[in-house]
Amino acid sequence: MVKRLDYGFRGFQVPPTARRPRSTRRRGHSEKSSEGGQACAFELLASLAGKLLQESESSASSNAIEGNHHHGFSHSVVEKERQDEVSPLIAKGVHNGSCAESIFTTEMESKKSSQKCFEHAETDCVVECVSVNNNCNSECREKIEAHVNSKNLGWENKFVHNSNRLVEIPEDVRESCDANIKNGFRREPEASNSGVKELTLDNKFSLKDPLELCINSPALIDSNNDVRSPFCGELFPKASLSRHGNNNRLGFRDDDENFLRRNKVRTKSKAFRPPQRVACRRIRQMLTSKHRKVAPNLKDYGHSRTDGGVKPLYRKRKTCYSFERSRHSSLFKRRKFFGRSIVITSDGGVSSDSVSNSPNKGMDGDNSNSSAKLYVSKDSHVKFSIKSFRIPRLYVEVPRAATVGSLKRTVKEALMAMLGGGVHVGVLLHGKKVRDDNRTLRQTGISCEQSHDKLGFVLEPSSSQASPAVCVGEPSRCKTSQPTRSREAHVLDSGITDALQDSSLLTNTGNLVESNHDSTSFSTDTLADKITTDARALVTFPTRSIEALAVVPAGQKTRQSEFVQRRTRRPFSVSEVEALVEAVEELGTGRWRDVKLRAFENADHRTYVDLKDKWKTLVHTAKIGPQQRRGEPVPEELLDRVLAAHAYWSNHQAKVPKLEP
DNA sequence: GTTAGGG
DNA sequence: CCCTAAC
Repeated sequence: MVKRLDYGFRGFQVPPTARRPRSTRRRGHSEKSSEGGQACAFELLASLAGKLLQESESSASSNAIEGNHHHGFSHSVVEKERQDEVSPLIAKGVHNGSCAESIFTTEMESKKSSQKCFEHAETDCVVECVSVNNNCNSECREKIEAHVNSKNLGWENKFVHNSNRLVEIPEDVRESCDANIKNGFRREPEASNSGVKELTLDNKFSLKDPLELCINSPALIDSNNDVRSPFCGELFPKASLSRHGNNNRLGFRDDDENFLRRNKVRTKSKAFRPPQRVACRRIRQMLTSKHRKVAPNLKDYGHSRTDGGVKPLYRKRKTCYSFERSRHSSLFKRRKFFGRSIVITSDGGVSSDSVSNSPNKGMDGDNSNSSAKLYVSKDSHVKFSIKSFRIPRLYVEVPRAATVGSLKRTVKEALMAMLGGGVHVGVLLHGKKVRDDNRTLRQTGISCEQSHDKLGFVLEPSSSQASPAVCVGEPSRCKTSQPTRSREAHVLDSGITDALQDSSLLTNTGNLVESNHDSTSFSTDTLADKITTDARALVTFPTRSIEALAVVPAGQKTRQSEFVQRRTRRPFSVSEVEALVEAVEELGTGRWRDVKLRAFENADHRTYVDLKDKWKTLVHTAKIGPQQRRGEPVPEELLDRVLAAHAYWSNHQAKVPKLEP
C-alpha cells in the first residue's frame, strides 16, 4: 500500500484525454443479415419429425419382439468402492457418461410395447440387481456388463424399453451415493462415468406400496452446494494484497469454468465454446422469456436490469438450438401397480401445476390413493420409483435444405451439449434444493409422508454453476426467484433420432414429439397413446443463426458447429475489485493482459477484457453518486483509488511500460 | 493475440 | 458481457 504513494497522484485529478479517442476509429457496423425464410423451417421440421416418428415406431415394433431383456429404469448409483472395477463399462459404449445414459434410457419407452414390457416388469424384467448393502461382488459386475450389453443391443435396435422400476435406496447406501455424486459426477465426470452402477430392484420387492416419482422437466439448478468459490471467504489476505512481489493475484478456483476449460483442453480459442453453454444460454433466454411472459409487469421495473441479462433475448445470436423446460408429459403408459403415484416435477422455474395436482387420475384409473405418500418400509427404507426422467424440450433449427441426417445430427449435438458434460442429480424438497448431501433422508424430511408432493429431482449438467431456477410443487415461488441467475433447465423431449446410435447414448423412441400447446398445462393424460408431431415443438430461430447451425447437410462441407453462449454474469466481488485496482495502479490501464496475468491469472473466468470492462465500469461507478450505484457496494476507498489511478494513467500514458520487474 | 471503445 | 475495429 505504500508503493501507491510513489505515483504521486493521490487525489482526484481531472483525467485528461491522453489517448486518441477510439471513437475516431472507423467502426463500420456490419449489417445485420436480413431474416427470412425461417418460417419454412417449421414445416420442414414438422415433416421430418413425422418421418422420424414413423421410423422409430416401426423399429420399436420390431424390437419389441426381441426385447425380452429390456431394462427398467435404473437408478444410477455410484459406489465409490467399485469405481475402478466398473470402469470397463465405459469401453462398452456408454458414451459420455452413464449418468446421461440412465437418464435417457428412462425415456426410452414405446407405447407399442409398454404393455408387453409391463409384463416383464412384473416378472423377469430385472436384469441386474446391485446389492444395496455395498456387497457388490464380481457377480454384480457381470450383471452390470450384461446390462450394458443388453442396452447396447437395444440401442442398435433403436429401441429400449424401460419399464418403471422401483428403486430402493436404503439409507446405508445413501452416503455412498452422495459421496460419489459429489466427487464423481461433479468433479470428475469421467470417473463418475466409470463409477456409475445401476441399482435396481425387482419390482416384486417394491410393489407393495410403490411410490412413484415421476420426474418431469428436469431443471437445472444450482449445483454448487459444495462447489463454492473461495471468493466467498477471505480471498485476499493482507499478505497477498501486498505489493511486494507479484503474488497479489486471485488464487481462487473457479470450479465450474475451470471444469469446463479443463475439459476442453484449455484452448483459448474463441471459436469454440462448449456446447453445454449454448444450451444453457439458450435455455436461459427461454426462461427469461418465460419470465417476461409470466410476469409482464416486470417491465415496469426495467431499470432493475441493465446488465444485459435480459437483453440477450433480443441480441443477435448464433445459437442453433435450445432447450426449454418441458411441461409435464406422459410419454409412458401408466402402470397399474402404481396405485399411488407421486408426480414430481420441476419445470425450470417457469411454471407448472403444483405437484399436488397428482396426475393419478390420468395415470391410474383405480386410483384409490389420490394422496400419494411415501412408503416407508419397516426396514427403514424409503422406496422411490422414478418413473422417468423427463428430457426437456429440444429446439433445433436447420436450414430448409438441410437433410434428415443433418437434422439428426443437430438433435444429437443438442443432446450432447446438454449431457456431454455429465449430469448431476439434484434433490428438491419444497422447491428448494437439498444441498447437504450428508443429511439423511430422515433428517431432510424426504422420508416423511408429507414430503411426497414436495419432493423433486432435477437433472443438471455438470457444468452448471448458477443458482437454481427450479420449481417443484411451488412454482409460484420460483417464478420470481432470481431470474437473472436462473440456471437453465435441461429439457429435451422432442425427437430423439437414431442418429444417436453412434453415440450409444440414445435409441430411437416412439416418443418423439409430444403435443405441446400449453406450456403450463399439466396434462394428466398420457400422451403415449397419442403421440403427435407438433410443429411447434420444433421452434425455429431467426434465419441468421443458420450460419451457426450445428447441422451440416450431408455432402456439404462440414461446417464446424459454432456454439455461442453468453457467459453467465459474474459480478465482481470487492476482493476482485481490490485486486484489479491494485494491478491497475501498478500497471496502468493499457496493459490488461498484464493485469490479468498479475492479479487474475488463476481466475479463468476473468479475461483481460473483463478486467478492462470492469475497470471501465469502476471508473464510471466512481464518478457517479453513491446513490446511483447498484450491486454490491464497492468501498469508497477503492473507488477513490480507481479515480486516482485512472487520472494518473490518463496522464502517464504508459510512459513507463515496465514498472514491474 | 491485445487493446480500446461502443453496444 | 459481447462485439468489433484496429493494432
